[in-house]
Amino acid sequence: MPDGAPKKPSRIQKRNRKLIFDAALDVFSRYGYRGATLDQIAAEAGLSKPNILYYFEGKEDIHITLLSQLMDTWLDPLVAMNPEGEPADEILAYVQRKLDMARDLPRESRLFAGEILQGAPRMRPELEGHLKPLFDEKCALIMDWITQGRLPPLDPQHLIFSIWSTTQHYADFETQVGVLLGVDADPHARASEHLHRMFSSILKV
Amino acid sequence: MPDGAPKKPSRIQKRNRKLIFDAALDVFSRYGYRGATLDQIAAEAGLSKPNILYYFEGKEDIHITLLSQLMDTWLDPLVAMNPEGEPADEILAYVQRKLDMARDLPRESRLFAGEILQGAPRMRPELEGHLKPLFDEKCALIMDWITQGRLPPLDPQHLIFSIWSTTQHYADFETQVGVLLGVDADPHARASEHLHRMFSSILKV
DNA sequence: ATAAATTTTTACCATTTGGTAAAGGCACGA
DNA sequence: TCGTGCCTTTACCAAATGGTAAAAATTTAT
Repeated sequence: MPDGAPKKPSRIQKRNRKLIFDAALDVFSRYGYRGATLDQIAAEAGLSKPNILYYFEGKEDIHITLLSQLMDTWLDPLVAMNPEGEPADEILAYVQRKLDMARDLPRESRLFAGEILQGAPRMRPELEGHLKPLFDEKCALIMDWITQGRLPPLDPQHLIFSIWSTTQHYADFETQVGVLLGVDADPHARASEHLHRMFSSILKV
Repeated sequence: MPDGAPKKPSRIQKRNRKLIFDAALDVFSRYGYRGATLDQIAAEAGLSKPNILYYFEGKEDIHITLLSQLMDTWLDPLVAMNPEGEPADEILAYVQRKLDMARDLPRESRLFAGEILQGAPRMRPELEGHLKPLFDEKCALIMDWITQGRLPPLDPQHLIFSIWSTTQHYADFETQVGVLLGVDADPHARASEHLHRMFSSILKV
């Protein structure tokens, strides 16, 4: 049998790896890489610690694998920005998708935020390899739209940064938003309105 | 002598507490609360670990005290928003001050970001007590300006969130910005331009 | 100068934590 | 049903880490 043969995972393996991923997402996003413990992850997953280590090589392996797995999902909304569509509509739709994502996947958002905040010690290759090419591609697309006169002159790179930061803010800084608006209030609708208004206004000539 | 008498600190105490704060800011902002160790802080400060614990009750004490100390500096730019000024100018000047702050005090920005990201387990009282009243006051001010017809109708709360998120992004996600723009490139000038254009456009009727 | 107070060091300790060895339990194909 | 390989548990361990006791050194006030 060839060396790199991955051997299809058994049903138990699939189930347990999923349990571990779920638990790890929970714990890592709440306490950060260093703040999370294997015991916590094991407890959350309903498995013993040595059993966790039967499925992964160690704490770092779980973290890196988790980040890689989620990367695609995370970038989906940007991938979906359609070169064939109407520029302003495409960008506004992207804003909305990102905002929805912050609401629906706050743990993922905080997981990435924590990793970047500390200098991406485990995710930098992923950033270079996956994020950067996509970013460059979409910046070029926006630049094209500008050149064609279909968007006002603006800075594609910093526009994207603004979209990321404003939308992810609602996940990453949820605690602060909660304190300032009241924990009960669901900010999503008003945030959506505000961001739509704001990004509409720079996208119009 | 009365119980709470604070006894003016000696010159050695002042020097060493400052050394410790500087070191702690460095280490906490880089590795997060849990990821930072007293040994690291001690090494960075050039003191021994037990000596650190002579000046502070423990790790948590350093962290909390540090956060409280920096809170005022952190809120200064918002405090400086002047009710007597021209609304749009005041808000745009606030954006600029926040952006400058992200450039000049990135460690402070990341320190706060890390704390909020993990649910503000040690800073919540500070948020309720200091941030919230100021936030409410400035939201009311912006609301007044809108009522007076000096600003277009917009959501003061989410406007402020957008200002915070877009500016702090350059400190908190510096690593990502570095990967995407190139580590050499100083994004400050273009960020300033972009944000000025963006916030100008929603502040005009 | 000298006693009192403050500051610093040395030598520890208990707990937590990531990780391992190896035996035991279990499922599944022959 | 029996044995082979996959899965799980038990019992550990070494290093890291927050913290302490108490002696030694240094500064300060008289």
